[in-house]
Amino acid sequence: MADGPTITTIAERAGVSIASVSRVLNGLPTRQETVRKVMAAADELGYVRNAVARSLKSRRTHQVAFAMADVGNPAYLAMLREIQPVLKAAGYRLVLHSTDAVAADEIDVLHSLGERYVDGLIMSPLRVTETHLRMLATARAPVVIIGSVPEGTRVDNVRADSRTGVRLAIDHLYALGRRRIGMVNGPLDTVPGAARGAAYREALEAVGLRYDERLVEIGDFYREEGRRAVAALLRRVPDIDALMCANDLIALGALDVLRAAGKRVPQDVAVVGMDDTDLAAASWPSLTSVSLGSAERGKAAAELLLDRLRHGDREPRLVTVLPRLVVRASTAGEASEGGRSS
Amino acid sequence: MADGPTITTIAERAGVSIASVSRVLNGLPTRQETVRKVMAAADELGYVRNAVARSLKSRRTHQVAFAMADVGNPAYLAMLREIQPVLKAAGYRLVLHSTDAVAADEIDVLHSLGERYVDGLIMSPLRVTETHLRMLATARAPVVIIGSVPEGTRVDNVRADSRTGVRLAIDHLYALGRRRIGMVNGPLDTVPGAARGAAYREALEAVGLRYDERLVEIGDFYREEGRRAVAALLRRVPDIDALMCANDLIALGALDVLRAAGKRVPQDVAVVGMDDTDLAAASWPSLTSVSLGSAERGKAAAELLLDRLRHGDREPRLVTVLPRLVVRASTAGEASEGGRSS
DNA sequence: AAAATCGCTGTAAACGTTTACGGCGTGTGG
DNA sequence: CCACACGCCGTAAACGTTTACAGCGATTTT
Repeated sequence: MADGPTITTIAERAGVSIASVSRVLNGLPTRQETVRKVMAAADELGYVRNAVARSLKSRRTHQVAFAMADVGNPAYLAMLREIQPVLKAAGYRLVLHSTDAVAADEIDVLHSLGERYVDGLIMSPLRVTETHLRMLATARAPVVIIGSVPEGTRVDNVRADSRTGVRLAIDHLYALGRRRIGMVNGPLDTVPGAARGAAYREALEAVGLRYDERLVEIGDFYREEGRRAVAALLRRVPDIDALMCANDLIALGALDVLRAAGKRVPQDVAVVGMDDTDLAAASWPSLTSVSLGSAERGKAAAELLLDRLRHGDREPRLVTVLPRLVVRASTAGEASEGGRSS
Repeated sequence: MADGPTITTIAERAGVSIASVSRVLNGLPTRQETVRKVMAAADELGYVRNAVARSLKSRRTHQVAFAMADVGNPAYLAMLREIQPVLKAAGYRLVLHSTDAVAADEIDVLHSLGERYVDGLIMSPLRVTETHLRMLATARAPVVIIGSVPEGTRVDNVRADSRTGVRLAIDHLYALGRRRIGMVNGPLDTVPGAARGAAYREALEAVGLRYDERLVEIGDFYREEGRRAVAALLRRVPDIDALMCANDLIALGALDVLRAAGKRVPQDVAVVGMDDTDLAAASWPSLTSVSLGSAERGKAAAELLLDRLRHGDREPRLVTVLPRLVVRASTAGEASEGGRSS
């Protein structure tokens, strides 16, 4: 862990100036003989460029940050999985932030862009406040937002279309003959919560069902909260016949509670999740889920950011990813007894 | 995105020297009046410290890297989930590398430590080659290895005890009356592959079963490979009655194939996975799995590294995390018909 | 043969901090 | 009234690079 060699060390050993060393290391035109001497010295010394000094001078860190709302949420992990290789291929390192869905942490991350430890940021905020927008406008590095921002915000933006997604799910449930379709949502003051709630109401009306607030329960985007919410819903409306869950974790919680209550899925209650995470394919019964294209959104965001890093001045772009309904056993499956899983 | 203010800008505006600005910003003893002026100027200008320049001078980046073998593998994600908050709490940023399980990439990461863009590294290598060990010995920053390294390697090390883990699983299967217990393993030249393979053989002998190589199939640690391997195994030994899978993804693949082949789980074939990922609890049927304590290992590794960053010179430490068998439906569950999941 | 061109190299400044050192003004003790 | 200590502050060097610029010898042009 001793101090490593610097270009000065190399310069001395090779008997040239540090400028020549730098030129050789950067492949700038240099006499063969000099190249040889420098390379030899660098090899012998096991030289490695100091990234910090380099960044200071070049004003580029070759690092990009990804601020995810929750390291535990598979939807964000799906984004991460796509973002990582795209950045790696372009020679960027990935700095990972978890904001734990608290707005103050998101603001912190935006603020810290001023420290210039990254060249850009991909952020997926749960809420977009006034402060977010103000900081975005003055951010010291390019930002790509995954999620919806107000019309006219000058920022690269990747969106899911959860309205259409919910619509697909409700149409599907309606087509299966379900008429008492409940919704288990996350907090309404989050971007996805608000969007999915409104879309649910719209979609019901589109198929001619009345919106009934007794069929709606608000919790949070976690399995445990899903359990709580569904239990409450079941107490209130025992003959509910379908559940639209605002994400897969909530849906897994729903499956737990339904199973415990002796309800068969999908015969008694059909369940639809959202995000189509790995869990959906693996669950018991496997979960019909609305894919909002997490992977595609991650990839698109990474590509938008890279493009912006190359051509700094183009107009902000909006990419919208289309949803897809992935039908599995929890709505269209065959017999599955209610039972215990563990 | 204009150029931000520097301490020079502040110094001019406050009418003091850059040294005073620096002192104020670092909370070193300074006259009240000066503090006031500097703070005021900094506020008005919206000054944020430049992390790169700071790092260059202080030789600390406040960044730590985590090199995971595979961003898609839930076992590593579980580590990530624990590592992230520990580092964040200590004021470190997390740089994430995915080495995609290729040794050359792991070496690259170790090499890049010389660039000094991080203060330390947590790495979970699949294979530990001679080159790994050589680079570890001369690494320019502290490294914590998650996984086994040869006796005597001078490095902080966190291990799972997969031998005992496999032993727990085999004992469980034996106690359930299974006698033709197969194993689906990953590549034998990986650390976990080798360890689990050897442990399987040992555990069989410990309960008095003969080791039969026809019951062993080597694939890779992915679901698709698990399918392939189990299909092969089933062709070779149609009356196999239990499967020890080297990780949960392989086990999920096993469930797919068994279901398609009309075998009931666990009545005809009991299945045990390894790593106890989220998928195990969600799968259909839910999966008995050996927890190797991914979360605990991640946490321990992060703490070891932080400790090493504070007291650079202590002896290398070894932390071993104990395995736990989590019994679920795939070995001890009730009736579940073979069926389709998608 | 002098001037202009060219290829290569070294000197030095710059990136934005932190920090050792010395200087200056004030107050205290002799 | 001088010596000294002390609290603050400014100057300058340093961290390890990149790069503008000028210098120099060799070659080409006039």
